[in-house]
Amino acid sequence: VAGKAPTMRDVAQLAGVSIQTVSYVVNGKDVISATTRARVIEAIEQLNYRRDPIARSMRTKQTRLIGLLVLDITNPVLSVIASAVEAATFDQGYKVILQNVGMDASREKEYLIESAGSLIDGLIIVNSVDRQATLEFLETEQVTAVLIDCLSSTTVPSVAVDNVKAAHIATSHTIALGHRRIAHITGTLSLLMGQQRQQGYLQALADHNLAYERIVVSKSERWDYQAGYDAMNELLRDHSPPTAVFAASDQMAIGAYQAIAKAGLRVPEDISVIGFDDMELAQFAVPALTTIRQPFTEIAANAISLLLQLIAAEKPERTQLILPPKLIIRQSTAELK
Amino acid sequence: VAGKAPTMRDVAQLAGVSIQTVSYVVNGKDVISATTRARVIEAIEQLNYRRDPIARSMRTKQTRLIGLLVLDITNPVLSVIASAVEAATFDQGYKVILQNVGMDASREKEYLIESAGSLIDGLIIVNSVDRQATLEFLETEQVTAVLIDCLSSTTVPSVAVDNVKAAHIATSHTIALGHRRIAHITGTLSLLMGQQRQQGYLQALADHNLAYERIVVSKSERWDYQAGYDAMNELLRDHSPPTAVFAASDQMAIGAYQAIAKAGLRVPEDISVIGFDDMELAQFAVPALTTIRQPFTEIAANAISLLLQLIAAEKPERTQLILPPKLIIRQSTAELK
DNA sequence: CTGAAAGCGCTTACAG
DNA sequence: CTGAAAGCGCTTACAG
Repeated sequence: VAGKAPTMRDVAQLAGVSIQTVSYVVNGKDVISATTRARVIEAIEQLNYRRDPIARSMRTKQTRLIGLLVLDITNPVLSVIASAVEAATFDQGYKVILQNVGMDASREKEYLIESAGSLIDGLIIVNSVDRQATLEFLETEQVTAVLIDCLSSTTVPSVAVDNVKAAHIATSHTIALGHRRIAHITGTLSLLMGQQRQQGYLQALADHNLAYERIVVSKSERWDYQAGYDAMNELLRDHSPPTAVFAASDQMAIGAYQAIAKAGLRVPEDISVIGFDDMELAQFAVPALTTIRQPFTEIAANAISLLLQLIAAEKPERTQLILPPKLIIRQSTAELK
Repeated sequence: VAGKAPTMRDVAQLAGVSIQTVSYVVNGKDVISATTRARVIEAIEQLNYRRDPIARSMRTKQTRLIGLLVLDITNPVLSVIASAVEAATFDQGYKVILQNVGMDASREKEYLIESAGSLIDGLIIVNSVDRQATLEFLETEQVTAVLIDCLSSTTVPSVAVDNVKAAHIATSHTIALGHRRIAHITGTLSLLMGQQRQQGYLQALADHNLAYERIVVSKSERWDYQAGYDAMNELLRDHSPPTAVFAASDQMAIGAYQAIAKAGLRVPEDISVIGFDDMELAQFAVPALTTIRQPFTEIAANAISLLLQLIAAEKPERTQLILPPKLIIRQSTAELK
């Protein structure tokens, strides 16, 4: 970013050694005598020398750059994942290139194609607009990649929470509170996690022999406030609405709050609501939201660890990781009266 | 990311031309005859050739990489700015390296130092933990950088909303509704925007000759739900609490909602609340939040445009841009009864 | 423990 | 309109 920077040659000259001696010192190879090393370090400091990462990458064919292809960084859940990925990456001496899809399939495609180039060593994908196309591309182009939280595939490595189990736990929680008319609201099922959460919901109902089944699927890719608001309004128009609602995301749950309030009803007195994610807002909502917590930090750390193994051409013993969810009970669910 | 990739040499060989002919074609220099160009393009497609960006950067001394140093990507406001920056960058053929500080001054420092290296062409900074240190570093190291939204300085280029005016508008709105006891809650004043918003608040009170002044400053760098919740609780302990509250962020406003609800009071019947930012949640809160909208897309686009001019060594006519805020009236503010 | 040399894959004057 | 050559700043065998 600055002006003409000093090079290894300059350092070598000042220290009175050869260039590769400087290289060895910079790379911490202890093949250099202490006195020589000291001279080199002194020269480095005097010149304020910084190794050129581009030239280094040119030789090593590694950039230590990771692509982070994320559906929408403004989504509270995805931003938490992005933050955790960045932190894990930083700890390992890598940097992340932010590739924000913003729900735009053509941009996703463009980013994907670039990922096959030499700029990044590997790719983390958090959600995907066009799942099938993404998986195909990754396989044909042999891109080193790990999927997070939505895209499982038998061939591409992935890390995710156990969505089926989590949805089962959430639904069962409301059943345990005496509810029998439990609805599910979710965003588009084009995301695999949508299908999985729905499956967990249905399974819990089946396990308890409940006949009432009611699912409202929004077209939203974002699973956001608006989607939850709209879906809840649809439920409230039912002849006899549910007494509990399991939302596939916290954002949808909070959107549902508003629809319920506008209908003159209260959470949880009239309708219990349970979310999914445990985003920061959950505990500050009124009432505080009962939800399923995803282990985001663990997910990200595992994904990065997996990716770095793949980059190093190691064979990880397991490439499909499923992490456990956790039920967080707050004030938005109550016993059926 | 893939295996051994074809190089320009391979393309040249297949097309039966020299390497630099290929280079000219790839770079769209129209110095090449149509027939030759066609042959080259055919060879490129046949080999699935992609230019190596690292080798290119090595020669051109430009990486087309922008650093995005952001205080906390999980903050809803900062994630919106990050998203807008990424979009503007993408449109210009640049990519962004995500440098998430996560409120950690030592990481901020590390990232800053790396920014002085050759990996990025320029730096966008969104908030800063240690403002003084950041400004000093940028100046002594001559880093090409643009600040967003908090860090104005006479020497370093910056883009921000007019915080003083915005706070003045917000406060005046509650005054126009008849309120006389208007409090201000804010996060740490180490961020310049905190000082500016406070200034706008005080000025509005002075302009209307109101004697009541009440400011609660949280220690929080995050200006988040918790900070708003805590600050509001403090206000509610006052001998005679305010009838209106101007929060320096929407998150703090939503946090205040919870404190008000827990005290058995209602928004806006008992206390009017106005926020700052217009984050997505604002319109889905119950009640929907009156707030100040920041023109995030414009801010980001201007910042990138400014940065690219600086990278191109052009002299922008203005390097300190201040954009206008907009009052968004919803349901959280009401006339004093 | 240290030095001389090749080469990573491009771009860019310079000739022709 | 096209070709031959230098060089960006490193790393990495290979000698010594």
